[in-house]
Amino acid sequence: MSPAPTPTLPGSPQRPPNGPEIADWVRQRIRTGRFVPGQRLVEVDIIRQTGASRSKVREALKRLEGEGLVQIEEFRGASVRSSTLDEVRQIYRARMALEGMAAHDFTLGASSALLDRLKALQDQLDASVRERAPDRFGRLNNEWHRLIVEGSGNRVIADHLQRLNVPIHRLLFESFYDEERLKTANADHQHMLGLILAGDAEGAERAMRRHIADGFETLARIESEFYS
Amino acid sequence: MSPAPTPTLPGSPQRPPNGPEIADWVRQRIRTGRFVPGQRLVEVDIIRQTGASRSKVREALKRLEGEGLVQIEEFRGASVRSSTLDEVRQIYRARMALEGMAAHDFTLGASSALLDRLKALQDQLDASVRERAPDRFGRLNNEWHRLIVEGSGNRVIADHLQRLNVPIHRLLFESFYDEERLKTANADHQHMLGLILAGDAEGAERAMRRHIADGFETLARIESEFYS
DNA sequence: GCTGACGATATTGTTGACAATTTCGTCGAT
DNA sequence: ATCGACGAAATTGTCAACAATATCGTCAGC
Repeated sequence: MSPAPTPTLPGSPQRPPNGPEIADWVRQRIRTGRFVPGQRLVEVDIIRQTGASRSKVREALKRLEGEGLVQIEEFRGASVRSSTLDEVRQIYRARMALEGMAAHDFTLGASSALLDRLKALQDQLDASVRERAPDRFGRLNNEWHRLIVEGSGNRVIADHLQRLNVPIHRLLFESFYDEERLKTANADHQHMLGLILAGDAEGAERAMRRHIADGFETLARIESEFYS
Repeated sequence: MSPAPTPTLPGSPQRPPNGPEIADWVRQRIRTGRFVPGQRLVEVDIIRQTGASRSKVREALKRLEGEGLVQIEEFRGASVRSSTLDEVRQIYRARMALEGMAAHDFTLGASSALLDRLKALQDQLDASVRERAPDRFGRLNNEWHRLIVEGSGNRVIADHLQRLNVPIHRLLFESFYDEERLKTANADHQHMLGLILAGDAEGAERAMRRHIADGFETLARIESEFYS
């Protein structure tokens, strides 16, 4: 995982006056893969790119360290924390636990409005499968999972899951370029939707766990091929 | 929950030259209840008490904000984040998910050395119950849970649980002053130990979940009495 | 060619001063 | 006595300069 400890790149100033929040700016770049794991986050570069002052950048990096996204070493500065394959396994295990619980609670407590949104999302997912659009499927898939989690009424679980997902954000999309995996995943979703509508909370939880475990299996297969 | 938004207290300088880590210093004071929820964390006070410089303190507070322990408002500074009873409920729900998973994985993967330590800990817990020592039971109980979590081989889950537990750290001890609860909790532990030794991972997971759910029930009862 | 010492550069750590904002006490009008 | 305006004090936000450390290229010696 994260094979390339890439060097820092210089950049041109682009955000002119105001900076809504440096931490958000960095976080998003990590999520979208513009900052890759292992990459050093040199303060001056971020200053050049955001126009923020030094102390702002430093505090933002400290904050991100608190979130577990960034690693700071004395006199060596900040870098994007990289995960080993084993850590990704652990993350998926934690996701199984938390998203399973979220699916359980969603089933018991979701309003009909939420259920409608979920059904609508499922229709869109089905369409993206028919049209063989893995990229769109990936986005909708994210929305689907987030809807379950946010709709479970447990903000604490939602927050921890969001943190958990950042290091694997990019990976979540890559699996779906395998058509077989895409179909299987969508079938899982349809099955879960049925269980949720039927009010089978424990069934939905088990299904969610299996679904996530399968996701990791696929991922691990892809990664191991990548390294062989 | 967290009824008293206490004022800030002045203090005398006590840590003379070196500060191992301001964030740790604050975190521990929050855990042990010396800083209570809602309390403002005035930079100058922390400076006086730790001897650290301003930027150090500010960065530490930013870091703790990232950890979710502290809340920072523009021009109003940092304060210990306080939890509503509903948020505590959500925390317990997350604990059920994660510690349940940890118990599962512990059962499957624990070395015999770890099992021995767990059995020894159980003996001490039994003794503290016989001797009606709720305070000691609380400490040993913490160790017991931590042993399961750390022994599960999942650092990610362990980290998230540690964060999860900070806001409820003090509450974890209060339940055991009820003798009935203490006995019930210890019986749970004995039962779980049996399941673990028998290799029944899913049984251990279910038992852990129930155990934690019961813990919240007791807590909620205590808190609601406190407010009636 | 390789190794290790040395120095220039780059990067991070630390400190202090100043600006912006809130907080709190004071005082006068009603 | 209550309310609101006003101003001083307290607190936080921001910035720039300087110190400490690491990084990297250079070069002498073998």
